[in-house]
Amino acid sequence: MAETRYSQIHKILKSRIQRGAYDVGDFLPSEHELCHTYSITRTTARKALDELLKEGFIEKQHGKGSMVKERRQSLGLLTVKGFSEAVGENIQTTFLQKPIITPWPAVAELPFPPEERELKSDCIYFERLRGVSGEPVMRECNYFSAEGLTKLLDGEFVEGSFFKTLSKNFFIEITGSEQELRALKADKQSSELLKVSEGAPILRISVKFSTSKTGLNIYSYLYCNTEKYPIGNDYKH
Amino acid sequence: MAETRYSQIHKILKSRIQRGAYDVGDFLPSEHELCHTYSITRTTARKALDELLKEGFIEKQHGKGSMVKERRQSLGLLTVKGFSEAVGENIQTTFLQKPIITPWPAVAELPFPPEERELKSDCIYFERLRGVSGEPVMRECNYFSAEGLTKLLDGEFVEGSFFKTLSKNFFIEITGSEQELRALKADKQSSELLKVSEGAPILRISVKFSTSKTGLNIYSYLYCNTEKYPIGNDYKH
DNA sequence: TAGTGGTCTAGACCACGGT
DNA sequence: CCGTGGTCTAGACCACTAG
Repeated sequence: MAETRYSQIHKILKSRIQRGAYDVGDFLPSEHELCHTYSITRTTARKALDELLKEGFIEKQHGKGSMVKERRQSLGLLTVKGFSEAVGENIQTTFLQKPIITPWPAVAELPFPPEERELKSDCIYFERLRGVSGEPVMRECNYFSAEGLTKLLDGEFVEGSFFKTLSKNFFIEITGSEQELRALKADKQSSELLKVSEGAPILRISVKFSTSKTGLNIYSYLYCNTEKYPIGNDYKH
Repeated sequence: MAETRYSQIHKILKSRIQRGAYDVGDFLPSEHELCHTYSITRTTARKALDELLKEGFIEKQHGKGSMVKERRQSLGLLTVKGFSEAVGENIQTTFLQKPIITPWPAVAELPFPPEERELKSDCIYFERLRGVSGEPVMRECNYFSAEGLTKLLDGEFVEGSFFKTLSKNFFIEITGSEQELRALKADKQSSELLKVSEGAPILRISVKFSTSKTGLNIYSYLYCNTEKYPIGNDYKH
């Protein structure tokens, strides 16, 4: 089962982008250039680029070229409105718990049941509080298997982003997500952290992110105060 | 600005599917067949089919052909868990308000501000209550411009589905959606309908569906009791 | 005007599914 | 075995962007 030519080219270009060989805004080699570099035809080159396009690594511009763009972080994901708009402006993220190794919590305490394979390693846990304009709006609890990821315990996150860190330092991409939404009454802990009264309605998003690394899923609870900042999501065909 | 050949073929096939010329499970003409029917090459035929694939009208099977499949109803949309699994089993849908023509409500009462053009016609409104196993779980309020859609006031919905009705009777497809989530305390009306205590946390999903008909968007509020049935959403790369 | 991506032709060979 | 979709070649012309 030979790998197809276009997926070889696709992998080459993708890993270059991930390694930072191109900055955001840079242009990839033109289609014609790819053709003669790799001795392929434009059909094949375009197919490879199409894959990158679908994955959100590039953006094509007629007459100009294929531009590397900011990797979309949320794949059909829900994001706090204002987090995207006000990016880098009024957003604060603070660690309530820096990444630590712990035994896995009971399955009932997790957003989704982990797979057996994941339970063989210990669990890495971290917790963050995200705020807009000084007001806390989201508490985020993350669980995942420590296998091969213990380096995460030391360093800082790339640009403050967990997903960017996975991509740039470990070459792991998010490949999908499964979510579950519930409206809950705030318990004591969440009400204190999100500064709402106990019993106030909050939104809990349970997420299971699947990744390109087999045996690695990220399990997260997101507790959101949606009073001022609702959670938003766009979908275009 | 001539239309591309592949998008012509794409339109032809799409309208045939929508008109019901093929049943779900039927196969479209093979790629080679399309080639000689329309005097095109396989590149062009495949491009047309690729569009149908992206839109979810067909499913390709290596060695067999392109099969017409059940049109996916929710585009990146959130659906009640159990609505998909238990489809046709324990689901009940009842009209609280059959489609009627009304003046547009105040903008503040709508999920998203309508466009000016839409306000020129009256508004069609309908409201449904959806339940699982006899328990109400979701109240759904829908608003949209009546322009060209007054026939909706008479007939039944195709298979009980509003979107299927739009597609089969009006050839209108949903092309995207914008959503906003909030956790709210149930007001009197919703608490009675969803059979929860007043003040209980409920999830409100505000949606704006864009469609293939210019000047038509569907605005909806979904009030969900997530106690037993959370709202779920999968996303695969 | 030169270079880019978008569309399209006219073939070819392969892998898969069913007879 | 034959017909299907998946991949790929080697070209061509067009529309868009920018110097």
